[in-house]
Amino acid sequence: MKDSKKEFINPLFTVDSVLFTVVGNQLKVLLVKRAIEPFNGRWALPGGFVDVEQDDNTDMTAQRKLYEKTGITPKYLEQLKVFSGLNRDPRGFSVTLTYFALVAYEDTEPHINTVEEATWTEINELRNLPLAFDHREIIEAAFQRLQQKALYSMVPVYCCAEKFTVGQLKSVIEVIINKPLQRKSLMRRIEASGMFKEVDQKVQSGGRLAQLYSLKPDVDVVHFERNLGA
Amino acid sequence: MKDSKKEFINPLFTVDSVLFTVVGNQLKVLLVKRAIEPFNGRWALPGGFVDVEQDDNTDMTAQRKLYEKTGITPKYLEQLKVFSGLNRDPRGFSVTLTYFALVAYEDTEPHINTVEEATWTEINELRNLPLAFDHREIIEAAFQRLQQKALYSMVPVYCCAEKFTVGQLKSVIEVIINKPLQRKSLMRRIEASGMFKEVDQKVQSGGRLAQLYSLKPDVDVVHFERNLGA
DNA sequence: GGAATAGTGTCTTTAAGACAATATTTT
DNA sequence: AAAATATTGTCTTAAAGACACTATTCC
Repeated sequence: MKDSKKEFINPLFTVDSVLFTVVGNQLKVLLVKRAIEPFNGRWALPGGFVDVEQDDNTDMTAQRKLYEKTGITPKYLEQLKVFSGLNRDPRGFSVTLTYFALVAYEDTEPHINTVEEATWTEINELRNLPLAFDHREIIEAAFQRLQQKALYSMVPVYCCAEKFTVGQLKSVIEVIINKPLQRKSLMRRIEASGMFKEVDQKVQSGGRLAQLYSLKPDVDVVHFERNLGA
Repeated sequence: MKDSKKEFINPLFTVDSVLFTVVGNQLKVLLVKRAIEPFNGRWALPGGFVDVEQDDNTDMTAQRKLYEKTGITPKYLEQLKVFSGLNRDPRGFSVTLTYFALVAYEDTEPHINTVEEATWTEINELRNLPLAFDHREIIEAAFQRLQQKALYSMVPVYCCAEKFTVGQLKSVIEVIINKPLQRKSLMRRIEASGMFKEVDQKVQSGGRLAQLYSLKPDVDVVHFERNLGA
């Protein structure tokens, strides 16, 4: 074990998050403008270094960075993937742990779009924007994960408001997977998942009043055994 | 952005792998004996620090460490999850990127079990063994991932030899998911996946000769839209 | 009443489960 | 022939898709 003596260069380690939300019929990703080199002035994912004083673990780093840069506390957060290599950062070998997060647009409105350093970007507009590092690739990976999860789980509900209708959730899922969904299939899953309760309240929608639903407290996301829309 | 000036302690970053194989009707995990503090002498997952000189990325770190410690090059390797925190390593805040790997027992036999520092341990025997760090928890997460993947993909084939029969693959999957599997269902998936070709050769098995299959070159693992045995 | 959206009923479709029937090999 | 394992045939089942039908609201 000769290398147990060797002094290794500990690679640069950062945490970055891909925060999605759905607004109308658009899927949006949160970007912040970098204020330091490298890639000063470019759009990038919100993230940064772990602060051992404040963060119990990397999940907290992700949440803290999102909050510091945008005032947002996401409804849903999970690890995506580590990106690493010699060429992704000009300063040398680097490692980024990326997270994939969801939030309801209603929970963010006051903060974003008044700040010049943070903005919601529609997923298809990313093609034209030059991004820092390999952040385009990271967003692509997060998007694919989101699309997959939307087929076999209820995660998209975390892009909905506290109380939501079946129609609203249906619309959110359709924006994410980019194809139409059978309302009936969704209702069956809402029922089968057991994750939701009917709120004693209905809301107007242009036609018949719609039943409102909300998440039961402390439920885990249910995974189904089949994919939708396959 | 006051913290852009602050000097952060870059956390300890390591890479560890959970390498599985199937032998007979047992699922086994590869452990190595630690030769340094902390946890000197305890069983642990094979892993270590990134060597920026040698490793293009963390995947290569995982592979290199597995090879150095056991002579094994796994057939399948994918990122599992990052474990991080203040309390998992007595030296302070640490981050471990873990991988989940599969290999056919046939591809390893010469190396392991002659070396005193590496051993295959049956998954259920882990309960009694004291492991280093939070490695028990890591193995548990890897095991759950493996079980899930066995239900909707063909990954277990990477625990089979180069050429394998339906019966052999069936047995491997049954060991992993720990319940019986319909042979018919597996044959349908072998056909539907398009990942395999029939080898022009049959092999004896106690009864009728069994058709051998092998992976087509450069195929990706196919994911099905339903789970097995649910 | 008409338009619009919500929700239900029910038939079809798809892929897995169950298991019987057939095939091929060794002893 | 009997035992053992491989392979195929085919009926059943579970959950999604399709879509017509009913319900409720606003205008």
